[in-house]
Amino acid sequence: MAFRTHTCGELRAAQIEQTVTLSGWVQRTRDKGHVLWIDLRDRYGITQLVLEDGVESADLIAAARTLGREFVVQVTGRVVERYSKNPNLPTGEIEIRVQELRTLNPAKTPPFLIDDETDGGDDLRMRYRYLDLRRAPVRRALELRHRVAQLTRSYLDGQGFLEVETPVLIKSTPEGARDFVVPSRMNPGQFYALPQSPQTFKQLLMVAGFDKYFQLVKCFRDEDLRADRQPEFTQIDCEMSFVEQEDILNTFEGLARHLLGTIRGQDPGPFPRMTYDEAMRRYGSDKPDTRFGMEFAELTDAVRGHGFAPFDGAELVVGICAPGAATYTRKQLDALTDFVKRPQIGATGLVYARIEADGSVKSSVDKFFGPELLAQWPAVFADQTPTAPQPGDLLLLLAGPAEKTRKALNELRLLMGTQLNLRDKDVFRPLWVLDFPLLEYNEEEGRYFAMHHPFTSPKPEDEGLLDSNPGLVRANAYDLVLNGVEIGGGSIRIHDRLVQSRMFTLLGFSEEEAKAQFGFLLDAFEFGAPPHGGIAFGFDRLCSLLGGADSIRDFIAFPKNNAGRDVMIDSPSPLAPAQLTELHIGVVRG
RNA sequence: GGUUCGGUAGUUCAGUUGGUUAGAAUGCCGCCCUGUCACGGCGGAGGUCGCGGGUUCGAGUCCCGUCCGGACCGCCA
Repeated sequence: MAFRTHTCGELRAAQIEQTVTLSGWVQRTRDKGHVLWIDLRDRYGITQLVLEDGVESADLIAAARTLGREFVVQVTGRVVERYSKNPNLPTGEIEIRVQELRTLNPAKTPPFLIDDETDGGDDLRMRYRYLDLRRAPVRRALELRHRVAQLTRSYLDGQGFLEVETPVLIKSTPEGARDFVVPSRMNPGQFYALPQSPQTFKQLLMVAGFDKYFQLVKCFRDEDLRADRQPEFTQIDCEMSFVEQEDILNTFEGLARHLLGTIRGQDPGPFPRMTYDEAMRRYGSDKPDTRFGMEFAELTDAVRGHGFAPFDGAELVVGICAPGAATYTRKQLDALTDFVKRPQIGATGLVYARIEADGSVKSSVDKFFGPELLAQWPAVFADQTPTAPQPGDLLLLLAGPAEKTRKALNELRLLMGTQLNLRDKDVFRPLWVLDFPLLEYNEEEGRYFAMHHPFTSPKPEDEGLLDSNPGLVRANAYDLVLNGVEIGGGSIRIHDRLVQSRMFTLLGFSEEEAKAQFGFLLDAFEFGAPPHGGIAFGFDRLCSLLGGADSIRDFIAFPKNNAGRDVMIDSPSPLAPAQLTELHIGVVRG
């Protein structure tokens, strides 16, 4: 006899009087004395079983009373209409009058509540992840992930893309994130590395003529974790040949709109675009959250020369206008000041000014700025930002070195956005950020690093600056930002051997080093490499955004914790000496 | 590498200025309950206060170290 004829989520009034068999887990039992109910759960839903004195046999009822939470049971019975229906449950019109009950496997009492609202902490949930995954919110997160993956594949397939798998055991390179490495038993003293991205392979696929490639691919970075960062993560990795930046943006804007439309039923319309410089100036961030305004206004000239030392000595005085926040109490304002003075933020102080009901301005520094001077401040905002300050608004000003102060104000802006509930998880505001700098200078190492990666092409009009002022060279590089989260990034690549060699030289590679590490790519560029470019999306992050979550962990079936550990299987773990010897690795003693 | 918060019953947490027998909720066990669905009522069991050291007449509480976990900075081409 089959384990089940139906799932626990599908029976409705239409099946009344049918005899059915269900299998699943005991969610809970409710024993009312004369009548006993059991909620039977599988991944499709919950169906109520009922056993009643004088209807079902005493033996059957006694057996049902022994069932504990999470027992796996098989039940056969008749579908009946409920006396009292439950409108909150899709199966709430019916219940099953039990005729046969079979325990397939008993269960220990689980260490935490297996319910939508669990009492389990993160560590416990991860230790018993297979129990956590029985909970509907986590299951729905993985169902969403599956759906996004299927939609991505079918959309890109429809656009003529080919999914090609690239190797996982590759070669370590010094640029970028730290590599996870794998010792080679057959090649003593030598190591594979796990890919941070399939970058060079997808470029080689372009050389091979696969002009539209994508892959849902695991990537690995041996860096510290965050709530939205795992050491192994999945990318939607894409590359196209014979394209310009505009082609890539259009193609993948299409994908993003398709996903937003299908999953969330929203079409944000054509995505706005902004250059990197503009994003930094208007938001102090290369991934601005454009769900709310509060754009930066620069007041450096307007506030200088009135005897307030922090302003007079500052390279930049920049502020935001927080709508309706004039009601903030002294305590709340002090908390904001403490926030910006935290070492991670690094501001030295915060100046605030309220716009009063009569339009006058009251500031924390009105000793230095009289009413007439203060009255000019809102005008500066009105001049520089789309929305003019209104009575009831609060101006928040930071002063200091330009770059650092913009970054600090970005943090403050995001905090205010959160506090004023302007970051609605159901609103999706995408933004293309364009024209990233090609290089950034690293003071410690005294050399330039590629901001995106060493294969990114400079903008043709900036190529002349490569020798004279490399820091000013802009790249054909772009990020897709959604609600302040970078969900994708890419570039038009270099496909000319000479340009690529020059790039390696700029990055401090000797000719020998470049050849040793990327000789295969340089060689390939000499055999007819087409112009090409691409993009990669952080798949886990994209899923968590579409699912309205802050953490990506619930969108990964078996994630790692803050320290990069899998607490369920207890990994990483030491190897036996014999295994180390076989791998030609000396035993390290603690 | 750094900052910060936390670790007390199976679980989530409270625990006052250092002071008698460490509490609540939930879960678990037992009894009761004529329609529950977070059922309800009554009762019960359940603790190496992460670990080690120190201060003290006395430490869950204070100090030092250590381990574990969360968030963040650095890092993440």
